[in-house]
Amino acid sequence: MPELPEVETTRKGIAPYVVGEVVKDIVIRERQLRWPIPLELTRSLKSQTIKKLRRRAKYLLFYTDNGCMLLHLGMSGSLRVIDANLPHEKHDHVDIVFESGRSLRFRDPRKFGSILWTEEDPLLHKLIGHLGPEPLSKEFISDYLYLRSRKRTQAIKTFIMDSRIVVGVGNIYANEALYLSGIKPTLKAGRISKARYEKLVREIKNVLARAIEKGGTTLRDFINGEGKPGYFRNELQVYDRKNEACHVCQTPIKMIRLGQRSTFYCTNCQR
DNA sequence: CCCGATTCCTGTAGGC
DNA sequence: TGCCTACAGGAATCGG
Repeated sequence: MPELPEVETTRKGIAPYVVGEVVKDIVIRERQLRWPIPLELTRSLKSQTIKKLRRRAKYLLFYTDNGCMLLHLGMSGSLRVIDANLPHEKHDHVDIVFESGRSLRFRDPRKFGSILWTEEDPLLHKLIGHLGPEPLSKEFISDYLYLRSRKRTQAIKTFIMDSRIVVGVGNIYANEALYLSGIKPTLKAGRISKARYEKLVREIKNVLARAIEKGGTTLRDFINGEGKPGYFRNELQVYDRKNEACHVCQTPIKMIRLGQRSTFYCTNCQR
C-alpha cells in the first residue's frame, strides 16, 4: 500500500527516465479510476516535455509548460518505465508513451488511484490545497501537532492519519510510529502531553526516513519504478504481526479495529 | 467544526 | 477442488 515512502521511492526510481522526456502519446485502457481520467488529458499532455517530477503528500506531480499531471497510486497502484513495445497485462490502465521509445506504465488492480490534469498551480488544486504539512519538513514540529490536537477526542492513531493534520502517514507507518513512541493507539489526541508529542514527531520522521532508505514496504504488490519491491517490511515492529512476540518484551502483539483500520500494538510497551 | 461510518475496487485467504 | 465470504485500505464524502 503506497504511503509516503513508497510514493517517494517511486518518484526517485522513475525521475531519471521521465524528466526531459517528450510525450508522444497517451494510451488509456481504463478511464474509470477513483475519478475518471479527464478527457482533456490526452490533448493537453501530448507533445509536452516533462520538466520536473515532484511529490506532494502521496501525489506525484508531473510538471510541463502546459500544466501538470497529478497522479495518485491509491492503494494498489504502481508505475514502471518500460519499453513501449512491452505487451500490457491485466490492470495496466494507462501508458504515457515517450518519443524515446519508452513508456511510463500505470497499473492499479483495485482502481483506487487517480490521474488528473490541472493548468493552475497544482499545490492549490482542490484535492491538494487543504492538506497539512509534509511530515519530513521543518514545519512539522511537536508544537504544531500539540496545538492541533487540543480538545480533540479522536484516537491518536486516527489523528495522525488525517491528511489535514499531516500528510503521508498511512496505516503501516502510523502503527509503527506509535510503537516506537510507546504510545497506545487508542489514547485521545487531546489528552497527550507535549513531551509525548515531541517523541511522536521524532519517530514519525525517523520511521518515514528509514523506510525511504529501504525503498519502502512491500506487503503484496508494491514495486518501485524499476519493478523491485521495498525492503522495509523486514523492519516492521508491529504492523501485520498479530500474536507475534514484541521485539522488546516478547508480549504478543495485539490487533484491534480503530476507525475501520487494522491496528497493531504492544500492550506492554505502549501505554 | 468534529468524528465515525460508508464508499469505491479486486486479489487473496480462510472456511466448509 | 471449488465455491463463497470476509478482508485489505486512501481518502473523499456523508450523516449525526
